[in-house]
Amino acid sequence: MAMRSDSDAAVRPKLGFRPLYQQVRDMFVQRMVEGRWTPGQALPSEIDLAAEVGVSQGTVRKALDAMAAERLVVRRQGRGTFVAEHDEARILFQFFKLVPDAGEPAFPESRVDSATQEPASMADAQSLQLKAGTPVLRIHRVRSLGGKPVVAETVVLPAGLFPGFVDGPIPNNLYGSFATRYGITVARAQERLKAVALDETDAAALGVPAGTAALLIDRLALGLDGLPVEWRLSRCLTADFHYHSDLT
Amino acid sequence: MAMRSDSDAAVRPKLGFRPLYQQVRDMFVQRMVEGRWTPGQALPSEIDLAAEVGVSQGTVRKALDAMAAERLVVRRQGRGTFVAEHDEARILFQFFKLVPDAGEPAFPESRVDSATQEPASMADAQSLQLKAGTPVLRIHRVRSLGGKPVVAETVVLPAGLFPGFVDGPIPNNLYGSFATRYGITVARAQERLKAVALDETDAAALGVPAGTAALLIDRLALGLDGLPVEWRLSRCLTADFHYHSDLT
DNA sequence: TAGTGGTCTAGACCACTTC
DNA sequence: AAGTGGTCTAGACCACTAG
Repeated sequence: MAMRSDSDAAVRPKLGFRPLYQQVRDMFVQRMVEGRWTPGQALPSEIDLAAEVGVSQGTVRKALDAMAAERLVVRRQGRGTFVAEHDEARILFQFFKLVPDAGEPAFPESRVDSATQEPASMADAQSLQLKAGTPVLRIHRVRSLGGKPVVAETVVLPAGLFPGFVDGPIPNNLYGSFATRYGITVARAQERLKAVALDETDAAALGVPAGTAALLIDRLALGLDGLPVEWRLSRCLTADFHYHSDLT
Repeated sequence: MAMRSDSDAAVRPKLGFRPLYQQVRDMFVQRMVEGRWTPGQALPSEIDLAAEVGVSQGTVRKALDAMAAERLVVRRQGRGTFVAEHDEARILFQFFKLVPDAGEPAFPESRVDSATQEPASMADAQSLQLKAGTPVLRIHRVRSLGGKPVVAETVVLPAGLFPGFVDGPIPNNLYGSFATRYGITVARAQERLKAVALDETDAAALGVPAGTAALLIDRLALGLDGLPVEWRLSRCLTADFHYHSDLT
């Protein structure tokens, strides 16, 4: 593959220098984007990958370590390296920060109230980086923990990415479904939190008086390519739960 | 130092195996705890450290990289490795997650309303892992951004760690003061967020009606040794600000 | 026992900063 | 030009998993 050739200026240009191991990382991510490597799959061994790419094992190792830090792959000593899956355990750990004040975190159940396709509002378009009017899917649901309704949630998706998603039953684990049905991986997300007073609709859905203080979570989920995949507004009751954040 | 000697079972025991580079990391952290390495100070070069510890440069590199990931040191190519400081820029980035909806993050001003020493309440003791009745310092202050009061804050400190702290003027940058005056480094923190309705006291301090929804941030700050250093309750108005969280 | 990732070493060279 | 951290390589050995 000649990636090691120092005379090949296109591969290792002196200006805009990009380390080899990052180029290798990008190549591997691209394989995931294209679906050549799919969630759960075991990657070839470091030695095999190194030989294939034309790079030392140490460089492949740095690339895979970087991907492990991004949670794109999981490395298990003695077993191999695997493309990360969006199973409930991972989502609970990485994406679901609302945990009980006492007791173990748990994956919430969902009751879908509506799931429709409509033109993107201005807010939809701005969040998802679409043009206003582009079709989006809008899902309203109430999520419960321990049998009690805790979260009133609005999910907005670019319809073009998820054809037919709204026609059948809506699964509880959305990100897992995105991956298995559409090959779209949610790689990371940004959340913006505010405290708000619940309006009558949300309060009724959660079974509390209107005006109750709730935690509003505004989440934008991004794919492997860094583009928006989902916009989500969650209004959470925090009497018995809290949002957990580690500052490290 | 003979750390490389494979025959020295005390250094590299087979059961409870701990990698060399982590042992080196622990040794370096210990130097920071003891004040031999202080914030802002330049560390010896990797080669010098490797020679001193009796380990390869690559192992020292892994130890320092791990410490850089923990934000305990800052590495600058061509210049050296430095013990991290608690300057406002770092605090803004690592510990202050409340940012304006529009515009740049800024370091808040503070007005201290009271600063006293008293016996730890049950809640104090539980949070800070003290015995009830142990003396603690309690600081009430209001923090403002852009001239507007936004946060009503209660800070609780173990009095034993910070003798005399409450006698003079209370600085705005607490963590910087902890480091320079007492050699105590806040290494990381855990935050628990809830939405609450403001009581009359906090509402008055922030100039809003009682019952206004506010974001309650319950922070426990930990030192280099992992022990609690500070407990802080912040009630934040989120009309023009939000709490930012990256899920990666 | 074979194969995987994890650690450790040694050495060469590169990019960046400072003098 | 000298010194620092950053990259890349090559090879040895260790810890863990599975057949």
